[in-house]
Amino acid sequence: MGLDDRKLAVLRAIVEDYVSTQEPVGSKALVERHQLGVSPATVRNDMAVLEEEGYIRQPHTSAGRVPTDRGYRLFVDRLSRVKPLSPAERRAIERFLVGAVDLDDVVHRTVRLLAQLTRQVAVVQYPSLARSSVRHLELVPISTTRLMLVMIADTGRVEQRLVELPGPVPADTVTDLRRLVNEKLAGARLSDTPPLVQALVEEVPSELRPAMTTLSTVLLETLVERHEERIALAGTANLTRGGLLDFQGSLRPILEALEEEVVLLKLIGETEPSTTRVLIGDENEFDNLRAASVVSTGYGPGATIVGGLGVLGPTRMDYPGNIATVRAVARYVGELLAQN
Amino acid sequence: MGLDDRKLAVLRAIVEDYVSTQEPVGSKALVERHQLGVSPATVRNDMAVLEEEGYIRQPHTSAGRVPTDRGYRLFVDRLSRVKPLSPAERRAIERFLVGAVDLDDVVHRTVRLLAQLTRQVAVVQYPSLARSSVRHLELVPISTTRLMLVMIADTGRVEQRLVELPGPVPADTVTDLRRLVNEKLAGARLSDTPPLVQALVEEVPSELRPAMTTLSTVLLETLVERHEERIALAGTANLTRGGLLDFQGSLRPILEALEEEVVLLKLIGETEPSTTRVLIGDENEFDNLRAASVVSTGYGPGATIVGGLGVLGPTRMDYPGNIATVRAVARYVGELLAQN
DNA sequence: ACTGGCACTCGTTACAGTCGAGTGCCAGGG
DNA sequence: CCCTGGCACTCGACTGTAACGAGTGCCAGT
Repeated sequence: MGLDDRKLAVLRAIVEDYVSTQEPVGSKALVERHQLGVSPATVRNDMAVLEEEGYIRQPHTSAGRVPTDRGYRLFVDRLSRVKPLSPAERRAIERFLVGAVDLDDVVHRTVRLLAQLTRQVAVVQYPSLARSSVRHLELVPISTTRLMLVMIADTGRVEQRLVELPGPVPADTVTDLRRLVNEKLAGARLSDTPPLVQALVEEVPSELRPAMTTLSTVLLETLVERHEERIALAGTANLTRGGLLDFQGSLRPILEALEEEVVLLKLIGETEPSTTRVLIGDENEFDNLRAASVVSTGYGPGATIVGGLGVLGPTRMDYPGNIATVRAVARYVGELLAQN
Repeated sequence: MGLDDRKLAVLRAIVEDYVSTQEPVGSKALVERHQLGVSPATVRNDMAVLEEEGYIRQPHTSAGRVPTDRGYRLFVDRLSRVKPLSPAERRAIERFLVGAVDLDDVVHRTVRLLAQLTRQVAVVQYPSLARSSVRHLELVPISTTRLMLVMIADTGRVEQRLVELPGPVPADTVTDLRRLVNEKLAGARLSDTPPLVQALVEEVPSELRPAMTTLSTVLLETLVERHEERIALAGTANLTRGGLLDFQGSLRPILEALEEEVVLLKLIGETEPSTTRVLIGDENEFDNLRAASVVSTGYGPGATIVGGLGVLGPTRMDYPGNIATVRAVARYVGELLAQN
């Protein structure tokens, strides 16, 4: 693939122009708007090569060129520098996030902030329970045969579940149960709890056995199995920017995908290394999202990652800008979490 | 206004045809599809009257007629009977709602169910804190100067807040605080708590005074002031049904409105009498939603109302069907809540 | 009071023609 | 060998015209 510097410069120029104008860009307009130092004819030759290599394409004969997914990929990997944030943006981030009173608040503010700054759809995953530790388990008697189990994680997440006991349980038994589960489970990572819960049932004095057995089922469900992941979403109205040109005229598949938590989690949650991830067009695994790109990264207090956040938009998006914003917001949120 | 029975029948036929075909309906098609017993010419005369009275209109000179908001209003008020649900729908409702393990689960299942059954956007308000009572307040020590306040309401809602204490507080002080706040507040309606919290600060022994003062601030915030209302949303992808004909081609204003909790609350929350409410077109107060209709009702265990739920869609919607579904779902959810 | 008939309106569709942006190719020059 | 100016070509966008037809309003007749 003989892509010399000028051809790369042409590709970069095409991407930048197309992203900002949303219209196929021709050779003449290109030399006018960028200092390429060559004539349109030369640019045309370069374009022909770029097209042959699959980086750009023509919507129809006699129109300008448009980047392909592959072209965006090359642009993101080799042709763009991360834009520094403007002071105004930094200020917006700080202003938005101070004053958050609890985790729910942090997540909601973050997702709105992201949507506003990037003008895309924003997605924020709540701190994953799988990556959290148990801070405290509380048992609140609701009636003699019902308990409310409240689990508080070190990340600030709070989950609750109703426990239907097999028979009436006196108050001091509840106290015993509370003490036992906390002794055993407090401080443990949620992913490590199943054997501990098992041990709990076996070690417990026989008079507590039935209640503890029931409790353990709910504990396992709450700690491990159940909808352990939560997601916040904002900015869906941004999908309608750019008229109906993006997403080839139908928002339907996009909106459908955004309603599936599983999909969103796969998009922003699988961020193993702490680096920013960019999925362009059909690089993601969902047919519904073939026309969309996702920029995501992990966040967490300090170096540990407890969840993911990101934005979703048309493949024709401002990658450098969005990458910068996503990273900056993730860092701020991490700092915020570290304070608690 | 001389609207005799036949004219009303014509209006009903127009609404029904337009809702199902989504195309302006003409006099000839009307007499073919309905047994009106008169000729097209007669129907045309009736139509002219209906148009003069503002119940229908012509998109352009030589097209069929389309109901106006006023026409839908008359249809809903006087020309339609609530459709009984099909057995399949009843089964779907039951199947969907059994197995819900906690309030979050109930709300999520409900909103998805509503979206699926009506094929519209569904909105469910969490049980309003203003209409709930305190079941239990829990204080969990996080560190010597930090507490997690967990409030459990009788409706199943659980709210938590972090409390930053003015100074270190020993464990048994926390126990005292917990006992005091529960003695005073447990069982009280949330709307009645402010004076009780005030009294609490005044009556408390002086050594607990500083901690209790801080705690009371957070209590008031949690119980009364803060984002006390929550909303679940589903089915936004249904907005794209009917191509771009509904909502005159732009989903933007609708999506924007749906992102504002305040807007949604006004739409489905203000359901003072327990009857079903229908807002057609510009009957609602939001410019963004002039092209939309909302069917909503209250729900709650037994006769009390603790929250609202409903659906939002194009003015061209199946009112009788949606009204029936919304009512039925509200009733089932009420029963479910009553069991807890 | 209803109906059949008729002229009229006007949006939709089809078709032809023009325009112009943009291309590919080629021959010539550094 | 690479670049450039020139040129023929393509094809979508736009415009104007014409035919079509669904639907209407009106009127005279029963």
